[in-house]
Amino acid sequence: MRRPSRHAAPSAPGDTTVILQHWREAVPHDRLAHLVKDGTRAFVRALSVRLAAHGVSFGHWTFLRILWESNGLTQKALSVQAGVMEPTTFSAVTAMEREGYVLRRHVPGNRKSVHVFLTRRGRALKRKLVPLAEEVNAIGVAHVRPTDVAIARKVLLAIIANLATAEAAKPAASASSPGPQQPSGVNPPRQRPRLR
Amino acid sequence: MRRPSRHAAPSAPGDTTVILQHWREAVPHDRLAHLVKDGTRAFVRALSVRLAAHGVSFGHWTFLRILWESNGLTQKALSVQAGVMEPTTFSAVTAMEREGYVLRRHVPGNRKSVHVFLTRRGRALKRKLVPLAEEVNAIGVAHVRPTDVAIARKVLLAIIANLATAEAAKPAASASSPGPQQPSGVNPPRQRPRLR
DNA sequence: TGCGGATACTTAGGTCTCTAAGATTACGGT
DNA sequence: ACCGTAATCTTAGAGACCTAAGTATCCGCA
Repeated sequence: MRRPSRHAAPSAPGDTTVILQHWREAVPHDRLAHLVKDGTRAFVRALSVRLAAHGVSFGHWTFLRILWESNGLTQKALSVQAGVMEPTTFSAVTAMEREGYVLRRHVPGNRKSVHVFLTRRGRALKRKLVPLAEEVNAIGVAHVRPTDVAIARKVLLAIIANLATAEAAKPAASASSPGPQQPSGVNPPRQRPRLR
Repeated sequence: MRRPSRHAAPSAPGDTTVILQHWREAVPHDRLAHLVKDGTRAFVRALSVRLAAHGVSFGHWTFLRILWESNGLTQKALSVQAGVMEPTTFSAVTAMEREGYVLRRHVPGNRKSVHVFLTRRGRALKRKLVPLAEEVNAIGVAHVRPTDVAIARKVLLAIIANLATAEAAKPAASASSPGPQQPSGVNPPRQRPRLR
């Protein structure tokens, strides 16, 4: 369900190239957020087209990946693992159930929690889909020194931690003292799922 | 139109902390994509709450920021700058027009292109909003060595370039040879807006 | 034992983004 | 001058998130 080839547009004076250029130069401070965002888009897009070839949407991939590791989680646990809110998980699971990838079940002693189990079909996808993700990651970091990737990872982690801590500290403050941002791990960190 | 503070939940056995822990450890290769995605979420979330305090949605911020630099762009040009597709720009501009931040106008010689101009109100937001973005960026990279941030930036750029190039080359291929990924700048790079 | 707060799932509605496809307008070549 | 292709804006519909607000269930404590 994808067929990008349409008008070939002999115009395009170097679309991607030009914009890349723009990034390398006119990108002083700040902007980092946009760069990260575009990185996400690039990853998501690349994986999406590959998953689509197998009839899987990107949204489902996120949950399937978790279930392959820990089948039978509750929806709540799934949400936490995926770093999304319950309603997101709910609709994703509903859709995946409709497509026959998972099954909702209650365990005997508990009528509240809903556990999500992979079907044979859902389990079978792993073998086909995981390589796609690995390919995308490989393409992404091609020709980049592993040391640099490691640093980038560290920086991203720091960003996430810094922002999470700040959010936990002051739900909505303004300027002035940025203050030390060490992940104190003491403040009640809002019950948001956040990252994974 | 935002009010996060609700139940304080004294439970939370270290939500964020635990998950952060998870990231530092069980994150071998791959996963980078998820890390980037979570970084985006952190940034977007942090900025969103701050913008909301001024009645601006995150989606509008993206376009306002561009218009502050180059007022009067066409919707198409805006789309390219923002790195989104035309329909996205269209609805954002429509919404912003409704809120009195911008005005749609035709220039005399051209009845096709629609130019977007800031109103006084739209222009005035700059002074209030830009500091918020700077604050978020500052919080994000707090206690991170500038050298490392620079490297992270470089890596993200490489990822974006790599994936864009790969996408341009083979709209939908599968495994086998990853091949050299130098941004050749020769292939017709699909007419997708892509990054900014 | 029974009640009240916490927990987990749902429902409803909204934002941002995308693809596909329709309607206009611009423009280049014969 | 005209015609067809390309460019631009719009419309329509879908997916992945989110917050707010139910509803149902669990569980600790008096």
